[in-house]
Amino acid sequence: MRKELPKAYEPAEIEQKWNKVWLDECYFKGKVDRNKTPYSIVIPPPNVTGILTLGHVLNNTLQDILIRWKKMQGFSTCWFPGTDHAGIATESKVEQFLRENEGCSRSDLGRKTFIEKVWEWKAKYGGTIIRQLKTLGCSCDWSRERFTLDEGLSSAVKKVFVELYKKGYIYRGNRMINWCPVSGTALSDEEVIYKEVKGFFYHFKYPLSNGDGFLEIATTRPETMLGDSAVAVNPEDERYKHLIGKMIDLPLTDRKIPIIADEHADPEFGTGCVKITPAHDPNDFEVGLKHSLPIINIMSDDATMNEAAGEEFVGMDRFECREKVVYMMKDLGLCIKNESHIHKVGYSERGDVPIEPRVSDQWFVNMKELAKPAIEAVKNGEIKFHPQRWTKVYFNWLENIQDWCISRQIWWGHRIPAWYNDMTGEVYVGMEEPETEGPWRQEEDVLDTWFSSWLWPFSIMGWPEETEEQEYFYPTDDLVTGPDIIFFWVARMIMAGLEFKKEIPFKNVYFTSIIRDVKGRKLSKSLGNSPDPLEVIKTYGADALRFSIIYIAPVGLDIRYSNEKCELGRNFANKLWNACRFRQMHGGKSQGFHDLSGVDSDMLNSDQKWILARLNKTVDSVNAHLEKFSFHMATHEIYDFVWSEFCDWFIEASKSSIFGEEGSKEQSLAVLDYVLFNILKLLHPFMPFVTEELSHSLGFIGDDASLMFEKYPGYGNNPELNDFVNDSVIVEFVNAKFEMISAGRNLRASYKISPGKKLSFHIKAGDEKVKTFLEKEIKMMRKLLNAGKLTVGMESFADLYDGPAPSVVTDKGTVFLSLKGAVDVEAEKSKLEKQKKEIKGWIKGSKAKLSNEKFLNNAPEKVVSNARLHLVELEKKLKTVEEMLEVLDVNG
RNA sequence: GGGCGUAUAGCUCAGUUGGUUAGAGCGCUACGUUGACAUCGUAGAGGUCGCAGAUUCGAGUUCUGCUACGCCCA
Repeated sequence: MRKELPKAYEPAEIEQKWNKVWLDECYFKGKVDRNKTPYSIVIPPPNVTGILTLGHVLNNTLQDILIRWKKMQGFSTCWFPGTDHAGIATESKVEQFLRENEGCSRSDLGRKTFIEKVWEWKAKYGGTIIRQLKTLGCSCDWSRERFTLDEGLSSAVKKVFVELYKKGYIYRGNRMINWCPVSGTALSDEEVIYKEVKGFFYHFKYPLSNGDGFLEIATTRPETMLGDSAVAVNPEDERYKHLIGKMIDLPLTDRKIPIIADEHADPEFGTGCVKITPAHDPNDFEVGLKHSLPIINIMSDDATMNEAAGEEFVGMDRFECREKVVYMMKDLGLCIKNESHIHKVGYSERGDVPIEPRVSDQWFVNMKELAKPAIEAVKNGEIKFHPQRWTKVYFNWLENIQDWCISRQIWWGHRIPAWYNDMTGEVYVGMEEPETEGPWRQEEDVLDTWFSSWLWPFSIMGWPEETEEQEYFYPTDDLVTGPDIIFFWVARMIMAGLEFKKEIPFKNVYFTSIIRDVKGRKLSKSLGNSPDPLEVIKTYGADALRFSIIYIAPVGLDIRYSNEKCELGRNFANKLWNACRFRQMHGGKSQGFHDLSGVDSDMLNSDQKWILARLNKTVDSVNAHLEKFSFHMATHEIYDFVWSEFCDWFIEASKSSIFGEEGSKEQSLAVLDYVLFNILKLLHPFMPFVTEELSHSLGFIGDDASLMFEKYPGYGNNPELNDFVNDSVIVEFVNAKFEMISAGRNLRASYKISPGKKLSFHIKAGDEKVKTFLEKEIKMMRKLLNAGKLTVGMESFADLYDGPAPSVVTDKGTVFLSLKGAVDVEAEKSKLEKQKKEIKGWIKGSKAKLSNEKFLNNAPEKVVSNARLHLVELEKKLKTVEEMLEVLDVNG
């Protein structure tokens, strides 16, 4: 026999121990096995600079559950891990590091040296998040870990770029893009975050050149007026029709600009006149193109004003310039008013400053054709979203898709495989530098990180090479990710899969909840409300964190998280631990722990039949929930079964046989072992560490094996259960018995009798069948009621004994507590009166319903007959209560 | 402005295709260390299901409108 388990579960050492074993033994290795069905998942690659957040915990725990569950079901599983190079984020992080530690900037070092520094940095710090995922217990095939800048993945990126260029989908153009002045690069539309900010709506006078007065325009960005090329009015706007074609003297400049007619001017909004700044506003840019207006770029890369803004503004920051413009306009008497105004401003996701719309030369992907099959794949159900409602968001984006700006003015990333010949003006795009006569100059820009991530599901498997893995594991099965990257990543992966592999990349997408703090705020570093999962793991254990976060995750809603909520998981692990500890105290494992072999189904007592039936139900329901990605419900099922049924009732009920007071101890332990082992298997995907430890401690699993290779309960994996769970009445009767025990305890408590005192109970059975059943249960009931005496019969208490006896009426019988001389008659009477009133109320409602012709005619037969039965029950209960009141009157 | 989601116990949430008396965890109250577990046990209190209508024999559940909050897109 093994060493006795400690009293409380201490996860730290145990988790470390099993992690080492699992990794050393390469238990997570995904294998191409033609005899098995494949099941695969690719990890959403975390940023290589990242550290583990609760979002990662949730996301990766869910994937781990799926992988471990499928593995135990007999699939050949593979979870492909890796990280992405996170272009802008990593570059700025390393720049900051260099500034602080080596006192140099990236331009000091030059491109080549800087990139070397980033690789050095990556080698040193880049493995953090992967290590942390291992701590969480993630069963990724770590031998397949990939990085988006790996050689293979880079050649995939190049190949895709070249192919799309040849197809005419990729082009270089001078267009309006979102410029991040902090990172000094273009961004895609998706990287712009709109925030509501308080600002002002400035109303300015723009004087007409002919001296006939002013036009009033309103703007939230006065500084851009220095780049205005026109003022637009709506062609239908009667107020301004006569002014179309006239000129304006643009204040603060020496330019004259025209008044043009364009639908873009909304007569209802502001004054109906709108200034047009084609170089600094996407809408104005469109208007400018339409009317061939000059594009006057008044800002530099870093969003300071340039020469075009005018001498006195050169070098000023855009916000500084705004103040100066307003001040000067006031001075000129051209400022009418400024209203405070709440409006949405686009911010750079990385730089967290307002983006500056800007016209520049960039590379774009025309997404129109790529989007079509991606829409179709979700529409026809080839790919399913969970929850399904996200498909609307998906369709909406794809149906209105814009060109994707993929070039970035940074160094860390896949350098665009395009070369310019400055002599001839030629552009060459290809896998390698052109061999023809140069000089060729490679494009300086790199690609958006997502331009490599969108290939992840197949580049990670070796594409563009042909590999065994791709053939076997592609398409993957499920993708688990956050809805915040539905456009960035999910939609683009679907497009890429269909375009380059001619096959969807995954069959199901499960969108996780977003984690918030207890007050409902988003977790963020700046708010300081972002718990460190590693600290949580240290305090509560990885199992506890995993279990808790899924247990509290509502379906399709945000999670309100706090560290204390992990107590739930920790307590649950401890509960399970102690159930096993109890078991371990009573000898070695039973022969039938695996399949109940050696146990005769006819010999089982009612509680044993009951727990096996309950187990069977739980097993079915857990599997069904997992099929539907209903993780939260699956954890609730297991939790309730283990705690409320197995521990609270079954273990307690089996004590009389285990302590040798009645029945067969061996049989009791065999059933206990069987259920326990099934619990451990059932729970393993959710809490891998404690279940692995316990199944070894109890001897269910050998030293050189792992619980993860056992068959998951359910789906015909437990044929033995069929012989034991065919007694449908037994569950009902055992439930009724437990209800009576609760009723008896309730009586004890309400009369404030200490739990230690032995009492006498009598149960009046509802009918002969119940009586026959209960007579066999007397011993165990006495134990759970701590009763000295317990009798069962068809007679009421007063027919057999003297003295007052308070009672509780349950569905299948009435429980009496004998209280000679100690009962508070008045209290008991008022309690019964209250109950009587309640029952009468229900009877009244029930009768009303049953005398309603329409109900009888319209309701289904079964509902009507149930209602009748229910009325009979109620009347029976009422009669019992009335009888007891009578008895009290006599005795009182 | 368009779309999506949510509103049930003090808090966080369940509640199947409408059908007995709306559930759980946490918290709270009382009692209790009886031979796995105080990270525990036993029992208890606590809800006009956001508001107003409609459909129906019957609505927490379906429909319409409204209010509040959250998210996405423009």
